[in-house]
Amino acid sequence: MAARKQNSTYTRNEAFITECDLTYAVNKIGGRWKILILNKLENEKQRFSDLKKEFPLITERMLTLQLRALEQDGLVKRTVYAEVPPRVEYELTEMGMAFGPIFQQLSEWGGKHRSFTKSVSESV
Amino acid sequence: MAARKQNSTYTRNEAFITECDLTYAVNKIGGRWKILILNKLENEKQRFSDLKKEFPLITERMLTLQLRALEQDGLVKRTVYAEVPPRVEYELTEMGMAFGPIFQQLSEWGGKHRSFTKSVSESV
DNA sequence: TACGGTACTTACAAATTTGTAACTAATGGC
DNA sequence: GCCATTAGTTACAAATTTGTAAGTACCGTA
Repeated sequence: MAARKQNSTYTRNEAFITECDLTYAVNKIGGRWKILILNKLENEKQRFSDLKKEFPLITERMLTLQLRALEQDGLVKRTVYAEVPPRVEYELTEMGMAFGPIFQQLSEWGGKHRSFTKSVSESV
Repeated sequence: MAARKQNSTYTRNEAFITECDLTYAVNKIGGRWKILILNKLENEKQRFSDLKKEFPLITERMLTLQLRALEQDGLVKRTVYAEVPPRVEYELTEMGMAFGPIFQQLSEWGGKHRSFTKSVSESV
């Protein structure tokens, strides 16, 4: 998001890497807080302030950045209500919701890996 | 991998974020070239030089870093043969193989998202 | 004895991502 | 007019990740 140097090896490599659908997909959810946000939105739509409360460690700046990126990529829909003070709601799009079952499996993998790692380190 | 400042907000936030199994899992495959490597290893084990050939843009340094991280996390098994010149083979562990079906679905998501995005931009 | 081939290391620089802190806009209610 | 509230924005600094370039070790062969 934050203005890329179009001709760095870094950026060119990313372009190459995301030619693969798999890497492309993972890239879309690769921001630090994106998955937590998507995961939270899976249950129900949330206001900006709701998300802030849910993740006390995220700064407003980061929350905005991540939400904007998710919106840009069509994973999240942003609705602004013409009220004062402002009210803005975020909810998943269809593409965003499509991550549901995948997240479920990733979560299971994570749990398994965690307990596996723990049992290995204990047996030392 | 590259020596973390234990008390930065950055690192503390990561610790917080990866308390969630889902984020934890995605973090394990989050390095730039990790997914491509895992994906390649899914078919069969590969030598260091095979991977280098497969991904011409990766540098030896990066390839080593990513493989070491994957090994550390128990997703990849490294076997060194006592030969000269050296021969080192990399293959998936069980935890590494467990990503198979997940990668399949992510890849499908990526393809869908790509064609969806294209059709939207065309209709403008 | 110099050379080639494989699998690395190392010191350093560039690029990007994330965090900090302070500031903005709009308006209904006091 | 002034304040509180929500949802931001902005300039800047810190941290981390990635890339560059050059060097290491091993030993069989020429």
